[in-house]
Amino acid sequence: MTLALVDGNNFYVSCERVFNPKLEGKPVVVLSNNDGCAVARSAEVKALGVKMGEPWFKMRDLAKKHGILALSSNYALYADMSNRMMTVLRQFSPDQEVYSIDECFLGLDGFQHLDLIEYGHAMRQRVRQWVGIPVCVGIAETKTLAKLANHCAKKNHAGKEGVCDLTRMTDTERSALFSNIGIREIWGVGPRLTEQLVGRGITNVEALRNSDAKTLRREFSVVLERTIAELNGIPCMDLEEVVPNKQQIMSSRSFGQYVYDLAPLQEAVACYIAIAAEKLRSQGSVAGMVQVYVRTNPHKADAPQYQRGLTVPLTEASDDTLLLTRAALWGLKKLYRPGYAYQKAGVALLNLSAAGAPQMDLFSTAKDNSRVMAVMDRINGMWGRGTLHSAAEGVRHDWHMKREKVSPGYTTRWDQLPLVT
DNA sequence: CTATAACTCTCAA
DNA sequence: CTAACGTTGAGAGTTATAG
Repeated sequence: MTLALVDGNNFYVSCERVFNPKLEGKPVVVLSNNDGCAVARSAEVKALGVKMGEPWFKMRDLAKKHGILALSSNYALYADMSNRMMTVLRQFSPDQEVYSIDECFLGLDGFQHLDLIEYGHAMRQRVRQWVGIPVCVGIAETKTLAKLANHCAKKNHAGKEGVCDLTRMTDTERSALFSNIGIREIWGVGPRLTEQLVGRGITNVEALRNSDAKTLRREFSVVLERTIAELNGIPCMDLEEVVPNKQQIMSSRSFGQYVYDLAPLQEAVACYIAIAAEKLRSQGSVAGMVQVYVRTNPHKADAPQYQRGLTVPLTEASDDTLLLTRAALWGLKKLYRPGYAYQKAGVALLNLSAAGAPQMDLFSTAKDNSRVMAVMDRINGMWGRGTLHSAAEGVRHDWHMKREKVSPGYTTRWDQLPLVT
């Protein structure tokens, strides 16, 4: 197997730069929902030592000193740019797995007659020119190695300029390269595993590649065994071109300010259900259980803490927003305790199955709202989500997340298109 | 006791 | 002046529970 992993460089920042060239060459961060933490950092910001996931308030001083520009995340924009990027990349191979918003695997079996390094450069060049996004390309025999190759391409290891093809290296060259890469860079090795492996003296990729997979499987897990195999060029993961339906659908959000009363919590939960149920219907599923949870701010150690979730089983699986909302609100009422500063609420739709199967409950009293839902989805699809909503969702939404530095919907909203005058 | 369900932990982007 | 810290999803492994 030969495959490429193509990954956008600090993707969200790059998307913003396409439409606002003034951001070019400047330190830029894109913040998570609620303007909380850094989720994308330009090279200039990384150079200043800002870590991934660092809270914005903690870097305020640094930001002021170095003129760091912060933007709220604009997912509508990033999703649209992602689609364009994926479309261009699909021209380079019919076998594409869209792995996340900013990266995809491309199957390259049957392309080996080409100079794959040149091919990788062609990908970079075309995505840059047609979409405006800079990407790096890693090429290797397994997904894990392709990820690693991509890392090398990004870091400019061994003089790579945005493209790294491990298949063209001798084993000696690989060993030298891998000896200089920490295990934390390996796909599937997170902070916990890193700590434990380092404790055993396994610190770099070369060391892990040469360690005994069977022993480590016994001590850790089958996941690590597979990772080791993949590092040695033995594929354990296939290219997955068809995206399977979700097994669970979640929707949760932190509030822009603390919430104390039941009423606003109910509104928020109703909104989250509406979002989740819309996704549920779009993949043609029904949910058998609804989970709802609330929590206070765990970072605020001196405040009274409360965190609880409840799973509400439905007598009959459903995709009806109104029914799912009732179930969630029933659960919320059970959970709610007055006297706490709630920071976040969320819902999950669980036990998903395919819709359209005949309803088996003879004694069902549930009203069939499927046509109402279809109309709602059509209207909201045309005019934007939230155009038509249930009364339970409310209208004021004082609790709504902060999004103070958001850029215009350049590619998705006519009314936000900046006009050249 | 076994088979499942439910829950916890880890990882990823 | 203070307080201000994401979201969504999967899979493996473990524990609780039902029969």
